[in-house]
This record gives sequence, C-alpha cells and structure tokens, in this order.
Amino acid sequence: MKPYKSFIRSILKIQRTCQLYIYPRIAKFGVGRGQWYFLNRLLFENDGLNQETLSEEMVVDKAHTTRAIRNLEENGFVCCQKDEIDGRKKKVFVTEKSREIESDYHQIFKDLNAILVKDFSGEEKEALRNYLHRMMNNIQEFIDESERTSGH
Amino acid sequence: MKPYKSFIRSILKIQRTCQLYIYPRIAKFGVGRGQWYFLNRLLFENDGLNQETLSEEMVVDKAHTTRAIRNLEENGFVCCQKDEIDGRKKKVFVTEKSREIESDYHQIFKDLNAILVKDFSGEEKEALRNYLHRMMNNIQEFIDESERTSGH
DNA sequence: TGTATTTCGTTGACGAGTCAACTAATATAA
DNA sequence: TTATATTAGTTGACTCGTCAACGAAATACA
Repeated sequence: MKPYKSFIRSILKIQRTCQLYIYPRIAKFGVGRGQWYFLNRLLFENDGLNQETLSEEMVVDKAHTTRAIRNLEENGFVCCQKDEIDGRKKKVFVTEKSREIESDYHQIFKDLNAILVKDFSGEEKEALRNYLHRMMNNIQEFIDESERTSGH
Repeated sequence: MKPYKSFIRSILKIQRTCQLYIYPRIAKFGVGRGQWYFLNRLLFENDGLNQETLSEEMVVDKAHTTRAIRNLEENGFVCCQKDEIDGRKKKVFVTEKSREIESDYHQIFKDLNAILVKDFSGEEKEALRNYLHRMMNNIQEFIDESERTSGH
C-alpha cells in the first residue's frame, strides 16, 4: 500500500478504519455509532452545551443532533434541561450513569490514539497535532467564508 | 479554537468539514455523497476493479458498494461487466461520460487539497503525507490482526 | 407597542452505510 | 465425481446523517 497523493482520501480512509475499531467497543456500553462523539464531548470536556452548539462542534446537521441526544437520553447517558434565560435552548448534561462508565469508556479512545501513532516520536506527535489543527482551521475558514459571502 | 488532544477527533472533524465542501460541488455533476470516492478511485487511478476490492479499498460494507455502484451505473458514470474467468466477480469500468467530466470534476478535489494545506511548506506537506500513511497502516494492521485472531 | 426577522429545536422524507441472511459460483477435498 | 467450504454479490431491516419545512421563543425594529 502506497501513500495517497490526496490528503482528503487519506483522512477518509483513516476515519473509516477507526470506525471499525470504535463500533464494536462502544456497542458493549450500549452507545450507538452515531452518538459516541457527542458523549465524548460532553463527558471528557464539559457538559451543559445546547444542541446548536453541539451540532456546530461535531459538524453535523442539527436534525441528527436532536435524534442522537434523544437516543442518549432514552438510554440514560444524558439528561436535558431547558435554558432558564433563553427558552429555545436545551442544555445537555451527562448523568451519573455516564460518570460511572467514564474511565472504562475513555480507555477505548486512549487505546485507539495510541495505536494510530504507535511508532511516532514525541516530536512527530507534536508536529502531527499541529498539522491537523491547521488543516482543520484552513477548511473551516474556507467554509465560513463562503457561507458569509454567497450562502447564509 | 484549540488543538485537540485526540487524533481521531481531529480526523473526524476535518473529514466532516470537507464533506461540506464536497457535497454541493459533486451534486452539480449529479454524483451523490455516497458515490464520489468510488468514482474518484476508478477515474483517477484505474478501473476494472470488482466490488469486493472496491469495498476493501474504500473501507465500506460490500452491501453499500453494491448500491453505490448500481447508482453510478444508472446515472451513466460506470458500466459493469462479468469477469470471464471468475463468474462471481463484477468488474467496474468508467464510461465515456465520466471521461468527459474528468478534468472539471478532478478540479474539485485538487482545490480542496490545496485549501487544506494552504499554509504548509513543501517539507511540511511531505511530513504530513508520511504521518497520514503511517497512521493508516497502524490502524489497518491492528484491525487485520484482530480479524485474524479472534473474529475472521 | 406590534410586526418582521432570526434562532433553536423538531419532524418527515430521503440517501448513506452497517449487519445478517441469502444465492450462486468457485475452490477444496473426500 | 460428489459433498463441503469459501467467496462475490444481493437483499431486507435497521441506524446514521442531510435537507427542507415547520413551530415556538427571542430579538430587532418600526
């Protein structure tokens, strides 16, 4: 297997192969393949975000966020609460049940990260982080720009 | 926006944001969002692959490949032909119609790649390509290994 | 104040992608 | 040769994710 000229092609393939790692492991916790990244965000960083913010951060349609959060709620991983100040917003919090599995659940993703860069030096990992961050900013900036001018 | 500690999280976000770039552009050619990577593989590298091989390369379920190729065929981008030696295999070829749009269609992905690494030096691009390739091998190797031992 | 506009979330319809069960063709082995 | 197992592709049922339309709450503005 040779390196791809196309960056997006490599990104896509890594992403898909990682799903093969993630799906069977999160399934053991009862988390669906369309929900893990929401739970990760809320559990490993901070909760209390509303669905609009979650949609933007995860870069998914808000319709999907509605259904994914509802699913997580039905399975007891999160609970929602209307924003006192702005009645349109629904704030999402993780439950005690999520906190109980947090450590074991987190291990899945720590392990995956270790596998991805298993032969990388410390400097290489730092460079990679920097490159990924810049690529993310570059494409995000382009999308934001075109929304501001034409679309919106 | 700060860099993520998690590599898979960065990969996923870049991948999703790129879809926002790709979808409206391929739609102009009549190519669906579940088909572009098949067409890219066949058009920009070489055609005549069977569906099993395509599924492996794209890292998608063969059921999806069946339907995606059927869709591309119905829209005139590819045509299929039974393998003379092995009657189970279906070889997929691009059509004249695909060759006609090839140059304009290819430009979409050239542009996207340029956007992603717009502020990267030549050395940085080379390093990135190397890192992506190694990550891909690392996770692929892990998946192959676990299939060989437990699953299969 | 009342009217228009924007924002947040939901719903319905649909294409994307997975999983398991199946058919048909090939390969293996007695 | 015949029985068995494997491989390539298809189908059905399901979840994931998008898009467009909508309702309700908040905001902007006359």
